[in-house]
Amino acid sequence: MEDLALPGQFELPVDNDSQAPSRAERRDQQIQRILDAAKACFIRSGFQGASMHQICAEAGMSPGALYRYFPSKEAIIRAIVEADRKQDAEKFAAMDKNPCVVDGIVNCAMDHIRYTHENGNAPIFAEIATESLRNETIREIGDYCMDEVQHQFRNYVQAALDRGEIDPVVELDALLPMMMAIGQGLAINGLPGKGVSYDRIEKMFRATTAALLRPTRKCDPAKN
Amino acid sequence: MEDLALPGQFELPVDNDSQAPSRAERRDQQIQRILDAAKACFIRSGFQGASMHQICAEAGMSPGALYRYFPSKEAIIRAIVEADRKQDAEKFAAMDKNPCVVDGIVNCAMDHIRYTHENGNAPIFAEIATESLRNETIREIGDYCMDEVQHQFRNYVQAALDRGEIDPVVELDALLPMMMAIGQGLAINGLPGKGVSYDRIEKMFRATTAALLRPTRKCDPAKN
DNA sequence: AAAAAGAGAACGAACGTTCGCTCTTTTTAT
DNA sequence: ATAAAAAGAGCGAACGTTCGTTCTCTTTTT
Repeated sequence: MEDLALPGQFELPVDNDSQAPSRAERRDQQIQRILDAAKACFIRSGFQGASMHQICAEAGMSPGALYRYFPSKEAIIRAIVEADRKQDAEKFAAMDKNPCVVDGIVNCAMDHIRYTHENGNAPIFAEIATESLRNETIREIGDYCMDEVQHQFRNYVQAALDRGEIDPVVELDALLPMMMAIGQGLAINGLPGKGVSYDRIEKMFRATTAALLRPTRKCDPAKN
Repeated sequence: MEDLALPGQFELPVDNDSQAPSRAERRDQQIQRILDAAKACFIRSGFQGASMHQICAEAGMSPGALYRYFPSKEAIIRAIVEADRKQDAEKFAAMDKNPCVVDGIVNCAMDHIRYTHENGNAPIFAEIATESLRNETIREIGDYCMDEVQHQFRNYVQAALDRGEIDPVVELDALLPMMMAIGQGLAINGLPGKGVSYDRIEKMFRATTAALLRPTRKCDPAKN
């Protein structure tokens, strides 16, 4: 008879350097635990396919306990989508540190591709994109955060355009959605999983980006 | 009391030019009717979200009747995926009629994008891509048909390469998955729905394709 | 002692599927 | 040609299961 769950508070690993976690701290930990469990289930079975009982089991928690933290399945999905998109947005925040647009975009995108692939995040990404097409609530959250990324992109590209560094094939209003779409295709498809190496992906992505932005001069002769 | 369904055979619209449809013909019609209904439901709610009762209602058919044609929901999904992918494959069959690789690819892709958008097919496309990441049966069907498209692509591009018409940035083993991924991103994202006109999409897609394939000479001065 | 956290049985609804039945069409026997 | 039999098509109630969620009760923390 192994590991039968007893009532009462679940025992979390003890952090020796600090005292017992406060009420609020513990709450945050539990919320995170639920979100991690839910994410794992959603990756395995999708938003609709994963059941609350499965999420409870994965989190090592009873339904009664879980429902003290989230009022519904929808709320969990919303939280996951929001967290995931926020994380994406942060990934692209460092972009405009790079003085060369093409490099800035390529480096950030490659970081994102690497991260997504190594963490098995592609299914969640795909799930959000698909669910956005039919669930308005999800679409709103997704779009809100996606717009954030697109705005960062836009400002960054617009600045380069103002500086005369690039001569894009079309106006930015058409160009940015195109680049987002390409990025989405790459994220979902998981090229690294199909045996395409990162430096091949980078090479192609750089060529693609350059073709769309058409840089008018080299930024840094040291780079390629 | 309107239109209450009576037992027995459902009345289909009569084709005046011919006699009553044979047993087999009628069966095919009913199967098609179910597939159409299922597709509509799947677009609305996804594979997992759509219920058999909904599909029955959409098809104007009772569960008992429907189950004479398909043994399970999975079987319907399989049939839909197969039909959709087959249709995609056919769309790209005309590609190699075009002597200029870039034109051939761009034209076919644009036809496909137009078709997908105008028929509201993007959600099904996205659903298949997402479901492929976790459902092995779906993945097998999807990959099988996707490989067909990729093979057509590969032969077409390889021929151009042999003729010395292009000088791709990377080997075809890396290039083709990249192009498929880009295509998938475009199909799912539905750029036309975001206000990007077809000729802007074509311009960008042409630039992208050219950047990856790097044609060594113009095919036809009349075009471009 | 009060409040918060958790367990786990239980709820009604909805799921995919099956069943028994009626009606229609086709095949077979006369 | 006609009647009987068989097979096919369809309906809709009902099946057992699982779903998301709630409820009651116990244990732990404040």
